[in-house]
Amino acid sequence: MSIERPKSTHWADITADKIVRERGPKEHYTCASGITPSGTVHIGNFREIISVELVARALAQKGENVRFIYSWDEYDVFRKVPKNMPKQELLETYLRKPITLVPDVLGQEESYARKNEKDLEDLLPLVGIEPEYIYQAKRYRASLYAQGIRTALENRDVIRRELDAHRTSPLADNWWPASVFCTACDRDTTRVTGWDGEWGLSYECDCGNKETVDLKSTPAVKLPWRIDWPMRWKEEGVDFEPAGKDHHSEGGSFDTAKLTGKEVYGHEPPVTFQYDFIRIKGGAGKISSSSGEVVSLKDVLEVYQPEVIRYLFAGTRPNSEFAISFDLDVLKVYEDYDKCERNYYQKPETEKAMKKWEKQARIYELSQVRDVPETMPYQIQIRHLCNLLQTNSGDIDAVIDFLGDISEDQIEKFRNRAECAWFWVKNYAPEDFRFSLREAGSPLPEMSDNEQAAVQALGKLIADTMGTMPEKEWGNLVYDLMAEHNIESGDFFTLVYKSLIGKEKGPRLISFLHTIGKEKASALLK
RNA sequence: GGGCCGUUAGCUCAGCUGGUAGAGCAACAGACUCUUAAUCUGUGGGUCAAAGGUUCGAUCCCUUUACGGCUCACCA
Repeated sequence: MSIERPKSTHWADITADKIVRERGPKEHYTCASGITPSGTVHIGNFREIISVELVARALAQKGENVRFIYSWDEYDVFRKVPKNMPKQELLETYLRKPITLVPDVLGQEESYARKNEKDLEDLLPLVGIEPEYIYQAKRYRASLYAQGIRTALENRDVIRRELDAHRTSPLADNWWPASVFCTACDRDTTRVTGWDGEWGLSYECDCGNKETVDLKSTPAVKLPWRIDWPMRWKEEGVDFEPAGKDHHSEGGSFDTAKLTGKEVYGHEPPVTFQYDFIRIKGGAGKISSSSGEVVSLKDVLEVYQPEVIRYLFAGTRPNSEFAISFDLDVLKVYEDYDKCERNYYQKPETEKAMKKWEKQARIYELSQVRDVPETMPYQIQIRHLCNLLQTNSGDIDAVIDFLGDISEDQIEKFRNRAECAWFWVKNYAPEDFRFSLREAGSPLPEMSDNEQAAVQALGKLIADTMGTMPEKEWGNLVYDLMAEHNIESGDFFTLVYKSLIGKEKGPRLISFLHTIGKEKASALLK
């Protein structure tokens, strides 16, 4: 008989349970996420998206209906030109306008905002994330939020009190809970000058423009963030939305939005949690924050398989900080993932082991882009793979042929891993780690006659016997050979490495020779 | 000033809806005629920051303290 699987204590499941408990039974639960595409969407922003996806998935797996929405807040002001963007001077001329009206400096998309959005939207399905996108600029500009804005205006004093509770200096007497993008110059350099108590809002702009707009038809009016947020909670019926630590302080935006949501919009604040920032480790040069470069999901996908990326996020509690590494830790991350994977396919037999198994198993399940594979994917030690790739100059098909035992349904993932490994070797691996086989025909290192004889003898030994016996046993023959030629092992290894890869050191020789393969290895040692 | 988070083996951390602590690396010992942070086996190592409280029982819950980090009080 099998041991029963204990109830999951994974944070995504705990949160899902909490949502059902606090929001009560519902036909469906709305999980929301969103950011302002004011620049390249970086991997820190990604934490929010994937956190919501994991909770949404946990809810769905409990049998609930889930609506997973993702808001692009591209009606926010373009406040600052990010350092990593081209055409800085051109972009500067669009400051204070909504980012949806800033052009894409690369000329690919309809706007700067759209370009940033699309860069992410195109990649999210690869990591199993497919939310329903909501484009806030479109909604605002179509006056879909007219009533929400009017409600804010009607509750001007309530909102003022809520906000003032945490401000150092109170809001000015002429403050209004709305901001306006001037219809003449598109900038938010405006002041609201009056409201007619219904749909008419008057403003004046630094550019000299003065007018009264109709909330029901104008694209110009927007709610400030702290009011915009609860208004949209109500609008979408949001049940769950996490936020970064910057929002989750007392007096922070979640705090005031909670109040406004309740008192002004009549919406109970959603279940939430705070997620921490993520750091970047390694990545010589390319990813230094001082250069203004940011690490995006694209950069991470070049080095990590989608399920490994998910593993990083699913395996870490949202409220703790962690680093995404591009240095040697990449290898460790892959090894950890593989271990988690092996664990999954090896069901435990005791209750105690089951408890431990469950924890890892749940992480494994949530790490999968889609369903858990029925049979365990092909496992290959990442270091070994790196070496194989290097001996084959990155030719993945050659590696697949060499291994020979990858089944048809395993090949796609293997290929992806190989691409990541090769990219990592080329771009991030330390110099010591890298090598390429010496070109056949290029000169051998200088050596004495005896040394040369020894190296050639090794070449012959490889051609004759390598692969016909266990690696270890065959290794002994190599040591015998050194003894015969009276050469110190250290010296001999150096010579062989020089002959093979033109370096003094390399991967452990015996297995390395097997990795290179009989033919190539013997050819290089002639 | 307020809030949040952290403080667990030398290091990096896991373990937390309570049942007298785990991993990896490092160290040490043994094996291996060998080398990338990359062989195998084994061993040692922690008053779970401190003090109180709740409990049959606390690393885990509550209170206080110390130290560290982040964040809000401008905008989003």
